[in-house]
Amino acid sequence: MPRSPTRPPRRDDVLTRERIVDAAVALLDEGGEAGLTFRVLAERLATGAGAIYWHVDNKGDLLTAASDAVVTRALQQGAQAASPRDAVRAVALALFDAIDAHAWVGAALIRAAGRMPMVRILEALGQPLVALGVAEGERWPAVSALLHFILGVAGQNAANSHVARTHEVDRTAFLSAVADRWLELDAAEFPFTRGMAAYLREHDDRADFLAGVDLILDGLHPA
Amino acid sequence: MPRSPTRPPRRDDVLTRERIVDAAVALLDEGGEAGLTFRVLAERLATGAGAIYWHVDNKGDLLTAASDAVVTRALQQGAQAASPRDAVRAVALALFDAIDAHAWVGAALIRAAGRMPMVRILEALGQPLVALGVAEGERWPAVSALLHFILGVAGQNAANSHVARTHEVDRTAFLSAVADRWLELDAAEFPFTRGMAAYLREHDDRADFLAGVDLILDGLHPA
DNA sequence: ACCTGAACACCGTTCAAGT
DNA sequence: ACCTGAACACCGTTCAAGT
Repeated sequence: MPRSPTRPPRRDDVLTRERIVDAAVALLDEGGEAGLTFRVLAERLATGAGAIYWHVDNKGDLLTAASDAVVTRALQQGAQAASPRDAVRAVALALFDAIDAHAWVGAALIRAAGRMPMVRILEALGQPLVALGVAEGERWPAVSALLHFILGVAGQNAANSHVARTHEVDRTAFLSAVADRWLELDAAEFPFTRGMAAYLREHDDRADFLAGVDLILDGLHPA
Repeated sequence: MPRSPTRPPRRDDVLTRERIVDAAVALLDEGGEAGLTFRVLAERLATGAGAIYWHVDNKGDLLTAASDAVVTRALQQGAQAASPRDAVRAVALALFDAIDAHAWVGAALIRAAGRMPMVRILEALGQPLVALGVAEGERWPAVSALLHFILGVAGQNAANSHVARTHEVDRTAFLSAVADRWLELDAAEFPFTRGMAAYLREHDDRADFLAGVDLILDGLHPA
């Protein structure tokens, strides 16, 4: 073996796209989108900032790749379901939990329009809808409604948890503060919002989320 | 009059929160969220960057204020409607158009959680829902579904228009390119998405948007 | 082929100093 | 009370130079 015995190229030492993406996910989990920085990412991976650009196009590309990693993992569980309706529910709930655990994913997905992570979600929701018998012309509005509802509500919920966590209060206390602000609104101009304040304080996010999914599914008229 | 005749404090010269917000909206329209910078904002307003901080807390505050200005204007039109259902449709369409004209608003609203612009939308959607007879316990899931659908779809549509505009192709050409990418996907793994590709090329965003709103409204069970 | 790290052209925010 | 503008502590991205 002519190769030098010192510093053999150990597999763990190589900088790969996968290692970069994993480190990016960790950074995003810790500090949100502001926490992902090429400098600290390079430090974590023990390289120079520029090295990362060999494996990744730019920050947007990295963010999309990180989202795709999270979404792929989330969609793997709950793959088998009894009915198409249960399949939609399982996908919705898996995404809800994934976005709750990785608060930055919601916003990142929206910016990743027709890209891979979104296509995966589209597919996971679309297949059961077809099985459910949704007519051809209604499929797009139906997946749209489901997709945006899921990302929107889950994103909002995750944002609430995240803000609460960073302000060192629990979720309930945070929602209570929002409810208090709502109750200070003008009674004539904002009757609905004021009426929702009490509900906001006590509601169960997960249960309401599933109720919303059912509401949309109920709106479909299978052929 | 003891006041010096030169440089009388003309009303138009004063730096007000309103003037700052208007300039911010213009900057955001021109260059998206990256286009809003305290330096160029200060230049536009012929002041120093630090002066803006006297009227505005920080960039997030400014972004929320800019969103609120756009939302308030959008909700003013279409205020009177024949039926509650028409009222919901009018609000939805007004927001769709406003977000299409100001592509940055969608994302900005989502980050403005329980804040003023969101409360305004909540109220504009909630009041007709109550008039529609939606039961107490269903009101929150119902507004949630509507709200997130509207912001999600409108935001997506605006992002598409915006990307198309900056890449100097028209919307149709851009959506066509996305459809082409979808058709390159694996047929066994992504049958639904591939099936939607043709639809994506020819569909009418506004019509589909309204169809989605109707779909959610149909899912409600008035008491 | 892959990595280094200095350099470039920016950011948001603060703050002493002015009027 | 309101504004100025330099200064601080950062950014993402590029690129000559290394191995």
